[in-house]
Amino acid sequence: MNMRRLRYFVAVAEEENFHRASARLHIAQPALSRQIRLLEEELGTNLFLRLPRGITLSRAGISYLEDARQILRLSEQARSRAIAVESGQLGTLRVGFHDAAHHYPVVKSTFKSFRADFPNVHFRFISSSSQDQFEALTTNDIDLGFVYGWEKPVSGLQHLKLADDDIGLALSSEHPLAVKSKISVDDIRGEPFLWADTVSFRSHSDAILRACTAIGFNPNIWHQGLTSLEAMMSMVESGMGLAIIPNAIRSENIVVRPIEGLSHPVELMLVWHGDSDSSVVSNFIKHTRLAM
Amino acid sequence: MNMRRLRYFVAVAEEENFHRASARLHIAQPALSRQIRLLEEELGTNLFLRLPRGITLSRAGISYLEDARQILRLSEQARSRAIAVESGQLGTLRVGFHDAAHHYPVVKSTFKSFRADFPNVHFRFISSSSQDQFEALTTNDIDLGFVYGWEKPVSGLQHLKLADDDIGLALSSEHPLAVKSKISVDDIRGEPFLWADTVSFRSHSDAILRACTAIGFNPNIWHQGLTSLEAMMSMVESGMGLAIIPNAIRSENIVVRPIEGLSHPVELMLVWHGDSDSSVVSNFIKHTRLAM
DNA sequence: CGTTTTGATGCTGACTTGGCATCATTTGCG
DNA sequence: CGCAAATGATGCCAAGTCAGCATCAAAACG
Repeated sequence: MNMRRLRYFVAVAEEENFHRASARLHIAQPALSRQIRLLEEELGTNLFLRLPRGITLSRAGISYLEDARQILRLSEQARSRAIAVESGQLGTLRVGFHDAAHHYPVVKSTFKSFRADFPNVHFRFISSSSQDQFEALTTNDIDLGFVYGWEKPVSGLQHLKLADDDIGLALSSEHPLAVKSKISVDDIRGEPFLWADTVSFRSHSDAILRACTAIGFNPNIWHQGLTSLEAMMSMVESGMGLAIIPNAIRSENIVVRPIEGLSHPVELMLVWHGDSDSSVVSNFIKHTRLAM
Repeated sequence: MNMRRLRYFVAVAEEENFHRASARLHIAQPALSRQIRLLEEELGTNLFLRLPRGITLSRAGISYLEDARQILRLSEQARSRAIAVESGQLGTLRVGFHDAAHHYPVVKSTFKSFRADFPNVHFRFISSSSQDQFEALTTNDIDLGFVYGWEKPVSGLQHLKLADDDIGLALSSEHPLAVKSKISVDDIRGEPFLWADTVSFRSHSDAILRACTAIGFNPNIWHQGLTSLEAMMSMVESGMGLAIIPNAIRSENIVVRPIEGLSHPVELMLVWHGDSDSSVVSNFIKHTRLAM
C-alpha cells in the first residue's frame, strides 16, 4: 500500500473526473487511471462506479475516502510531530526534584522562561533525594535532576551549579533570639532542636551533626524523624523547637540566622546525562543558564 | 511515503535490531537498513540513535512509532471496512416509508430477518408520501421506498408487491354498526365522516371520494384535514365519526368492515432504483422476498 | 587476537511508476 | 445525422524504486 495512491484516490474522488484530478496532481491521466485500478485490485473492491460517461464513488469508495483522508492527515501529523520532538518543541521531560529546590528563585524563573518558549513540552516531576536522582539519571529514568546537597555527581553526568548556600538556625519569628542577627553557639546551648529523619535525609543530617560537634555544639535533639522541610518548618513555626536548615529556605513567621562558626556548604545543581544529545534537554539547560 | 516503510520501521523499533527485524519481515538486512535511512531522510529527522553497538529509538522515533502503528491499523481497517461495505455487511440504507406501511406485518418480519443477518447495517428512515419517494429514488436521495397506494412506480424503478389491500369502514368497536360483518351504503348514509387532509393524502382522498360517489354514496364529511392515519384512528376511537381506511389498519377499540360494492385497491410495494447494483439494497430485497 | 555481532555501502536485476500515443464509448452541437 | 469534444482504458517504453548479494567497518566477547 502506497500513500501516493491514497492521495491520488482522494483527488479523483473529489473531482469525480480523471482528467481534472490528473491535472491537479500534475501527472498524466492514464497513469492516474492505472493507479486507481491498482488500488482497487489491492483492496479487492471497486471504489468507483464506471458509468457510461464518467465515474462516481461507490459505497465502498465513500467509506474508503473517509479513511484515506484520515490516513493522509495522520501521516502528515506524524511527520510534523516527529520533527517537533526532534527540535525540542514537543515532548516530555522527566525532571527529578529535591524538595529544597523549590525554595530557590532560579528554579521558578527557569521554568517560567522555558514554558514561554516551549509551551508544548510536558513535564513529569519526580520528587526524590539527590542520590536517587543520580541513579535515575544513569539508568535513564529521568532526563534532568535538581539535586541539592554537597554530593558531587557521579561520572558520566554533567552539572550546572544554580545556587550556593549554607546552613543556619531556623526559629519562629516570635522567639527571643529572632532579634539577633547572628547567633552564637552559647545562645542555643540547651534549646530544644527538631531533627530531620536520618533515613530520608541520610548523610545530610549526619554531616550537619558532625559540623555542629566540630564547633563544640551538641544540639539537644528534642523531636526527630521529620521527613520533609515543610514538616520541619511547620514545627518550627509552632514553636516546638529550633532547626538547622539551609539559609535560603523561607517561610512566613520563620527567620533563619547564621550561627557563628557553623558551616556546611550546600549547592543546588542541575544535573543531566552527558551523552544525551536531546534538544529538549539542552534547550532546558540553555534556559537555566539564561535564568541565572 | 510508503506504508511498507512504516511496517519496516515498526518492526525495527520493536526489535531494536536490524537483523532480527529483517528476519521477521523476510527481507535481507541491508534492504531494511536502507529503507530506514530513506524513511529518516524523507521525514527529515533521525528515528534511531546509532549507538556504537546497535540502535535505540530516538525521541522523535518514539513519537513516530505511535503514529506509525495507528496509520497501519487505520489502513488495514480502511480496507476491511471498504470490503464490508461492498459486500453489504456494513453501511447505511436510506429507506422511505409511507406511514401505512408499518401496519403490514411483512414490514416487521423483513426488518427482523435483515437485522439478524446484517447487524452492522444502519438505517435512516424517511417518512414521506409515495410520490415523494419515487422522486427521492430517482434523485438517489433514498435507497429503498415502502410505497403505499395505487400509483405505479415511474420508469427506471423496480418494485416488489408486498401486500394487497382494499378500503373499508373504520368505526369505534362500541358503534352500533360494529356488530355487522358487512356494511351497506344505506347503513352509513348520513353518518358523520372523518376525512383525510386533501393535501397530505392528495389524489388518494380524491380517489376514495370518487369510488364512493360511483356507488351512489355521498359521504357526509363532518371533520376533515387529518394528516395521518394515527390521527384519523384516534378520532374514530373517540367516536367523532367514521372513516374510510385500508382494511389492514388495526388499532385497539376500532373495527374495520368492508362496505358492499365499495372498492379502491391499494398496494404496499417495496421500490428501488433499477440500476443500483448495491449489495446492501439487493440483500434487503432478498430478505423481503423471504419474509413474505 | 580472532570470532561474533551489528549496522552500512556498492552493485545488479526485478518490479513499479509515469509519460506518450492511441483506442472506445458517449455526449453535444451544427 | 455526423463530427468534435469529453472521458476513461490500454499498450509500450524509459526512469525510478526496491530487494538481494557480497562485502565492509566497528565494537564486543571470550
